[in-house]
Amino acid sequence: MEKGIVQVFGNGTASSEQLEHLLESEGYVMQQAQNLESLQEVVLRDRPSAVVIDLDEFGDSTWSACQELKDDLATRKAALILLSSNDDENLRIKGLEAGADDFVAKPYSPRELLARLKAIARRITSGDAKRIRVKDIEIDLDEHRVRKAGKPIDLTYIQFKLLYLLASRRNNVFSRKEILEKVWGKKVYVTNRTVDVHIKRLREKLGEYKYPSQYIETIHGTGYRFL
Amino acid sequence: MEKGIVQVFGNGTASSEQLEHLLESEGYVMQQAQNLESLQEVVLRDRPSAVVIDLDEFGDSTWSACQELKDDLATRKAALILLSSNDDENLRIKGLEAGADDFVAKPYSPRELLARLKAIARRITSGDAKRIRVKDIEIDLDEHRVRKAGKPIDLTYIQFKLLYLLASRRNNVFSRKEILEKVWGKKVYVTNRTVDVHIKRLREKLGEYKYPSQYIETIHGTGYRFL
DNA sequence: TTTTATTATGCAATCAATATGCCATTACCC
DNA sequence: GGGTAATGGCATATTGATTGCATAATAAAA
Repeated sequence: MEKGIVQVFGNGTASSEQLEHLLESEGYVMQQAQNLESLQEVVLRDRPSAVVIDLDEFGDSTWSACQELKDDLATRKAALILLSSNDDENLRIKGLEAGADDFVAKPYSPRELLARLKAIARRITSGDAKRIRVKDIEIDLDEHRVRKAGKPIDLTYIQFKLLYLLASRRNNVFSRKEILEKVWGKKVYVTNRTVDVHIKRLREKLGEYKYPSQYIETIHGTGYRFL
Repeated sequence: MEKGIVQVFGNGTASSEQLEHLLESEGYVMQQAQNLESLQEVVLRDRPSAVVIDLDEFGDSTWSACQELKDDLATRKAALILLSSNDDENLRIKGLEAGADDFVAKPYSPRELLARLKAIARRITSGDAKRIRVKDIEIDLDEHRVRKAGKPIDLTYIQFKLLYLLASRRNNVFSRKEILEKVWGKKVYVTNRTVDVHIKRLREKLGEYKYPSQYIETIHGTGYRFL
């Protein structure tokens, strides 16, 4: 998660409005939802990078919701934060053990919640090497340079970020949404098609011509992966 | 971090003794340290998987310590938790922004601290791929890839979700209705027959040919189950 | 055994996702 | 400001996946 959608399950309050403003100023988009029943549906559609659930409102059904979030391929990586005005230790532990990344007591400070969200995000995205070598491709983050078989390849800014992202986790499949968030960041104003276009250009520069792809593989219905 | 050393910077208290016992019962080893000055040294030697720093004792020198921890390759992945009896919002935010993964108020519950430690650990370790393994089938969620006896099997999006669902709860019988809900989402209108078709193709790709099924069993009148 | 219900499967139509040429727009650099 | 490179994304072609009918096979019930 870099930037993205934050899905909040709970009613609007003064705090949540403040939170929304804060999130927006940081490039997130916040959405509210009134019931957990539609969780699967909403979450499947929007693929939020973080989900906040208010235990006060949803009570025990929250637990099964946590389970669903963790089980679903689309959301298993989303940051999950629980809110509750019940400050009971056992409840907090239960929440954390149910898979939540954090548990915040109400009334909460929107600024703190945001800070916690970012702390989780740091962890999710951590792991960045300065230099990556894959097959005959060499990527140097500091020099901002890419070589293929020793010969420099001229990549544009976006192409470089894209390649670096894909190559940083070889074999990992990145959805277009993930790519958009990590390469473009912030509120994304560009469409999925744009990702395709940049992949195409990147492939060209890497010298892809034959099928199957030597470097960047398309996973139909899912995304791309660097081989 | 799976299990490992937890380095605690702060004095022994009743809580910290309890914490030590808890950690030990979970397979961690706890070490206490009295001063931050030797932090780098201590931490370089022991490579703890988690570091807990008590702000009450170390005050402002904590910030530079956080920085050091984050800068050092050996420790930048360690979970970092700050403790403080000062429950000020700004302090908490400062801590989180300084790179801490969590901020816990004193007096703290050792059990909760452990739960928080584990929650962070989940995020850190989720770097190495999540896998389900059943018989000679291996499902890798991040790579979105399935292997049978080590050899990759190409599954389409739906096939992958279907397999993941069935395999995630082995021996559980899934009705077609359940399958439709989990794979297609709650309000998609495809028929039961469609499920059959996808099961068929999945079986093909898994190399099912003989009877009885080796992987996916049909429960007549009920649904399917992964053996 | 016969009947009925359920499941398996080949196949064609439909639908969806991706690749790519092309051009408008924007950013960058002398 | 003019020229050049980079970006965004539409439109279209292409490729790939999904759906469900029709029919066969199988299991359960009578």
